[in-house]
Amino acid sequence: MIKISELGEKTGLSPHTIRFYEKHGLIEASQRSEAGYRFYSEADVRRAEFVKAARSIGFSLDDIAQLLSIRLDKTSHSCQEVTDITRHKLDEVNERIAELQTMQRSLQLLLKSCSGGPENATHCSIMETLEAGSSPVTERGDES
Amino acid sequence: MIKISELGEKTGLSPHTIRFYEKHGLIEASQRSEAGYRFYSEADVRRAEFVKAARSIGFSLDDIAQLLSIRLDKTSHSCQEVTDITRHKLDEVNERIAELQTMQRSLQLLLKSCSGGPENATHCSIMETLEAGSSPVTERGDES
DNA sequence: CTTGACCTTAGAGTTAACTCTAAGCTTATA
DNA sequence: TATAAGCTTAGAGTTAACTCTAAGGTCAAG
Repeated sequence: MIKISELGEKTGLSPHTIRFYEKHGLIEASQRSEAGYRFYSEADVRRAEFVKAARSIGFSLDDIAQLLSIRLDKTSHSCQEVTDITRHKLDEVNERIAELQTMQRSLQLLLKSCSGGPENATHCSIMETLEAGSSPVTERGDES
Repeated sequence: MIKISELGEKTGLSPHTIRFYEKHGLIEASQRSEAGYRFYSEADVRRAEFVKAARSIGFSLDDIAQLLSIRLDKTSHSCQEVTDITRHKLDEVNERIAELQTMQRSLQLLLKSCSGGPENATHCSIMETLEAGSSPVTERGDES
């Protein structure tokens, strides 16, 4: 049985974060000392490591709560439930990447159009594009 | 001179958002009626459109505040200041894309490894990977 | 027995960009 | 003149995942 700071060292989570996860139902200490100190078993450590691994892949705490409930009783959950959660997360990630790539293209076009030199900004083409009220990417070309 | 809802229609911003931007110094009504109603001039509209354009490219409100102060006196700011802001934003976007692509690869690997079928999750390879406490991407291969 | 490191709790603060609410005033229309 | 639509303000709520604070209890070492 180890204390919260040791669990923190093993998992790379801070004691604060561990307590925060506990409040959200992700991690629990299987024992408490008389004084109320949390004590974690090997199984608790594995659960915490699971949470950490899922978190660092990008799953939300809600996703992880679902994965943990599957983990607790694998025989009554299907592989498909797990892939559904994973695929849903991948969809979110793909969508966000697409948004960011639109920004990326806009920003690259802005930079390409502008000298970036020390002359004053009176004729700065970035400013001009923004003044025109149009994004450099969505300006034109939305129709095939 | 137009009222806030009309400015909203012209720019695609809600009146709420326009007031919010005002509180943050981005937009101002050049006049108020006796009753305190905001009235916007053509120049105000152009400024609001500038904000909207910058926002939809992905600039933060802080970035936009900087761009607006350049816009107000272009002769005392250089092109380079504008490109610096833009490049900095592009760096952020690139960094975020890279993070998301790492998640994307992890999630794709998880999905590839798993049947996703209706059988129970006892031997689900996604669960196994997470149990192992390692991300499928950073597992190995960080050293050339 | 004191010092210092560590633990406890409840609850507040952080970040960004909105978004909404409440309570009341104004204005245009029927 | 009544009604509805729209405007005002200050301020609270939303989201996610922490992160920190305050005030105090515990424990091992010297």
